[in-house]
Amino acid sequence: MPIQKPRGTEDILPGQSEAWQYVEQRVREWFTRYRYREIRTPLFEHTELFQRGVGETTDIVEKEMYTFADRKGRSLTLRPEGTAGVVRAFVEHKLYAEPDVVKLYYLGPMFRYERPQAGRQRQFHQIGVEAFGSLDARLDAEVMELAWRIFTDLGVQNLRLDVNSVGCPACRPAYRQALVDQLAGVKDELCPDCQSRLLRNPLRVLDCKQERCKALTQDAPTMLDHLCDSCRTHFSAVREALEALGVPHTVNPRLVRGLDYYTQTAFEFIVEGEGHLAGTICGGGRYNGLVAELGGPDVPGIGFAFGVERLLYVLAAQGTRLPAGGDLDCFVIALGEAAKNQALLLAQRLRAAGLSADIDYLDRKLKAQFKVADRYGARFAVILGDDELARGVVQLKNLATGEQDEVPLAGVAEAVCQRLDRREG
RNA sequence: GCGACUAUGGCGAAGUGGUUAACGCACCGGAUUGUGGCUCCGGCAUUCGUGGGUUCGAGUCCCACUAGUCGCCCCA
Repeated sequence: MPIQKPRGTEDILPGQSEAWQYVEQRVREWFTRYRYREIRTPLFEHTELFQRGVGETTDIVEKEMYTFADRKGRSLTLRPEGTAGVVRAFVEHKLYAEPDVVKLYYLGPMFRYERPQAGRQRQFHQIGVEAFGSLDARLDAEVMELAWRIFTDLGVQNLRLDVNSVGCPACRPAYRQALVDQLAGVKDELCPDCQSRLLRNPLRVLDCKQERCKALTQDAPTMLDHLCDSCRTHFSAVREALEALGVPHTVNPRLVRGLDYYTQTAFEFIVEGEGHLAGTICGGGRYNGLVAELGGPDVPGIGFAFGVERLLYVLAAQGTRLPAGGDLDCFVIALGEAAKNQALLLAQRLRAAGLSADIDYLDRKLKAQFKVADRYGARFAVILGDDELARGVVQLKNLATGEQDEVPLAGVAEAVCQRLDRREG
């Protein structure tokens, strides 16, 4: 048995990689327009960073981290998410030194030790942004608008934006207690999962999909009713700014995010639909205490991250066509030794002129070379046989229209460029 | 981490204990001289995820492992 890829990993093969490149190129363009700049942080960090940054009691830290000891016995962990590393770098390099809002984006692989399923791998890819240094609700709204812009640009259908406020250290504890008190009365009627949630993370009970639990929590208090003044003011300002930006959204008081560091604004982009078509593709929110928690000054932050696999999955399921690549400008068909030598040189010149070109290396017959040209999606076939070689010309055939004419060997690149209405270069 | 199902050539897929493992697609070659399609002909798995067991005999039964899929937990 040959060695196989590790469980939960994926090879992104030609045909698929083009879609990835397309998505990456589009998001980079949008990020740049909003003045986000790329940051590339290590794929592994000290384990402690995630324990402190993501939260000791989160599932990620408790059971999903790829943790290992290096040769000197240091505990390192493959990053399970992007924010902690970015915040660490932000603090370590004192990017807060300038009195500016710092806008950063990242993209790359993340690692979580989980049972693989559709849309869930052990190595997966996230693209995200983090904006540091402002409490302005307009920034919250702009961050969401940016994500909205990207998803609509890429053609995601049936997209919904849910927003909520999860409060802050000033108001959340009291709410949390109120919720626990309320639910204590019906504890025995909740599903087993919710009974354990009640102890670990009571807010999550509100997010249960069980009908019974939904009913029992129907009139449970919501965070929104318990926000302190500053959180309430902030939340309404966020909604106003979203309205002003024309971003459709739904206030979902039951929206809870899994990571500990969120304060105030929390949001999710959800694709509505049946079965696998549905689900959260992007989550984000504000984390005003995280920078300080990780040893930096008291600088607020807000960001989002989305999974590339899930995004591509949704787009594919919705029938959105993304580039699959494989196009070729010219395929040089050569017959005979001398012509094959010349074909190699001709391909070199075509490429130098900015065209993509390939030749046959398998000594195929003329007919077979034509078939190959078709399979490669070549726009032009350049035919070079003994006769052409002797006369210093080639047959240039447009494979889409079938038109064929003779052009001088020296002018092939120019002729192709002209026909493609493309500048030589 | 728990539960269920699945695993045959590059892909899809028959085969449900008995000698040489259907078929379709793709691919390669040919149907007399240098033009892509179609048609026709030919080729293409000493082998059925891996290892072990039962049996006179296993792709077909059993066990383990690995991997995939689905559900749960959680999440991207």
